[in-house]
Amino acid sequence: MDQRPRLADVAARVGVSTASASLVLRGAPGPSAQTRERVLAAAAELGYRVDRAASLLARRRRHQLGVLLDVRNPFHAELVEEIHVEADKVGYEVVLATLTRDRDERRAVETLLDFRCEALILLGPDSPASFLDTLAQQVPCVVVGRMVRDAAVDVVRSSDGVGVDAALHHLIGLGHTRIAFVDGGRGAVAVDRRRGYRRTMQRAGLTAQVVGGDHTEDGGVRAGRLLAAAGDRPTAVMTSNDRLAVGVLDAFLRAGVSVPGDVSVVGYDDSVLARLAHIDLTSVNQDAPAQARNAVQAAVSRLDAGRTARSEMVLIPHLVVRGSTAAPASG
Amino acid sequence: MDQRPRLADVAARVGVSTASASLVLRGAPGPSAQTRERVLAAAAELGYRVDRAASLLARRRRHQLGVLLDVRNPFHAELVEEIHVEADKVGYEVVLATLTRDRDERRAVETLLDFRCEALILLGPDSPASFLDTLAQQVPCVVVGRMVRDAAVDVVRSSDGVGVDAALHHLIGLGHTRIAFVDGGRGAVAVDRRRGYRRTMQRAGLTAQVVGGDHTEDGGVRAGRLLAAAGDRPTAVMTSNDRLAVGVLDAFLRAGVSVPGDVSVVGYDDSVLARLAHIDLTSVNQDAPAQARNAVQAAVSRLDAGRTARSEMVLIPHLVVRGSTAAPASG
DNA sequence: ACCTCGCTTTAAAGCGCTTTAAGTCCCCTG
DNA sequence: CAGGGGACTTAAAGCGCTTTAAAGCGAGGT
Repeated sequence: MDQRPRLADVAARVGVSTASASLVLRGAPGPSAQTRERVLAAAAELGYRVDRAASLLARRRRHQLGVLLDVRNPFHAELVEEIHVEADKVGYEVVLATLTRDRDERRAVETLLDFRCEALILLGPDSPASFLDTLAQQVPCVVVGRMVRDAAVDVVRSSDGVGVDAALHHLIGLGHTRIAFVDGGRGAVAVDRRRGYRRTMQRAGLTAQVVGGDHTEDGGVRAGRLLAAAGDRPTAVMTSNDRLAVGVLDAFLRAGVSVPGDVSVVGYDDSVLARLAHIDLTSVNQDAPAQARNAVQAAVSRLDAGRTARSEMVLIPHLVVRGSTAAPASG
Repeated sequence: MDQRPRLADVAARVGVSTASASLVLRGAPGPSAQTRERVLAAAAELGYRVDRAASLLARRRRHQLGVLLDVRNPFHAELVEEIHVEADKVGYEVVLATLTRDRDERRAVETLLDFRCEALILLGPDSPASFLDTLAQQVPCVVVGRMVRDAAVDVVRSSDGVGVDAALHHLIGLGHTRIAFVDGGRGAVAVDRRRGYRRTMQRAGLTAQVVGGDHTEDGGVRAGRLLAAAGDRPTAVMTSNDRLAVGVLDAFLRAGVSVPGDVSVVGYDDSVLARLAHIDLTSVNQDAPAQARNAVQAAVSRLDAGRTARSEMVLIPHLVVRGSTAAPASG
């Protein structure tokens, strides 16, 4: 297995300098059409590919965006996909770093910094604001999907208040008045959604009923059992996320509570789960593609347009109505 | 935002050469305890971190393993996690490249090659053997989870035949004789499992009954409906993967078929799904950690131990018995 | 014939780090 | 006290590419 060809090999084969070859291969202006053609041909023949490490080193700018994600999170998967696409468009590469059992956020971020990423996009980070703030001193950071106060990071998220509100108004519009909420626990996101639920219910003059939960299927199953057995069962249930909703649906099914016949159920996230035919869950869509695009834009506007002011972008989510909601049984 | 400190800055602050500083920072032998201490202190003060691109370039060896994955696949997530851990142990870094809407396997692999990864680990690649073979000429490749004939790649996978066999013998041991199989479609993996089912059934002197499917929940739901409505319903169902099993369970639940009371169900993969309390599915575990470790070992043994012979490692899966299987109702 | 002016091409200087061969010291032998 | 070692340290040569300043080179102008 001989060494991979170097730029010098391509240049030598054509009989030009490496400078010219480099120019051609990057599509930079300068070289004549003839030179261009011959260099390209030689590169193709040799199967030449530029060495990324060397290229990055020589370039003043790195044109790399670091993305911190949890590879086990399906929502992150969607985001990564769009980030890739968008970064491509604006001429940036993407470097991925995932959390693992013994690589926490700090460590993963360090990997990204070692690659000298010019900016970081952090998907739903759990780190405290203080850490994010310190990090932001070193490199532009964009936090996606989480509210962050008191840190110099840019934020792209969607408004949980609006999302919950839309879902509740859908239910209220169908005629529901006894609408329970299955909670998502202590995380920043869960708190926001619960607060939104309480506010909308109060404004609508309805009584709030919050059932404990934790953003997992099992939490939903527990809440579902509780609700199914309750004396004056609510006619509709809104959950803090889709996984909870799936658990609730499962518990209802086993308890013989029909959905949406006896009870309507609404989820949050419009995840792949919600779209499955046999789940067919009405849910709030956060528009992952838009969040991803905006995150990349935020990073790039700092890097290329010299923006320095902090930016917070709050997207408006929308409700996707499916088969798990209907008007309450009359009487 | 001033430039990040360079090795030269650290060295200058201590008053030693960059050579010494470099040695210290990599823990290489040579520098005295005193030098070591002072360099480390200076590096800490300056918040110095080595530039990966520069380091890679200067090093003869890159010590990087490229991993091709699909970020949407939960099984890949598990593998990536373990690969990271194992690579760490043997002194390799991991570079991730994921498939996205418009980045196919070929393109993702090119990214990895641009990073000059010394070896590639491909998680369940769909590319034809010819492509894998060509690729393997350029760089050591390890394919995980898929059988590959006629390509110079190393393979790490688990034996589907043994897995299916174990699951069926568990059912037969419980007293089942009418055991249906929900198929996974045309992929290499699905074919293997179906074949295993047919063989074991035949050897056991039982009649095979294969229901079409496609490795998705929806496929499982369709198969489940069919089975629930069948005249002489089987007393047990084995599925080609967990997602199918989940669909089957759902359909059974809706049709009033109790599991494991009326029918036992077995899945394949022992995914996170199977472990959920309300699903509690008996399933075949493929030991992802072991596959990951072996994949890394295979790569490293080529790189560091000079192995050149092709290697194929077939792991023995084991059955995890949970609540979805029981003896058939007597009579 | 001499200049100036574009268009191309290129020599050479890095990018930030690793590595190797060549020192430098200092202490110990003989 | 010369010579030999051992323990450290460092100058310098890259790694493979980008980039910049300057050199070439015809063509057109005077």
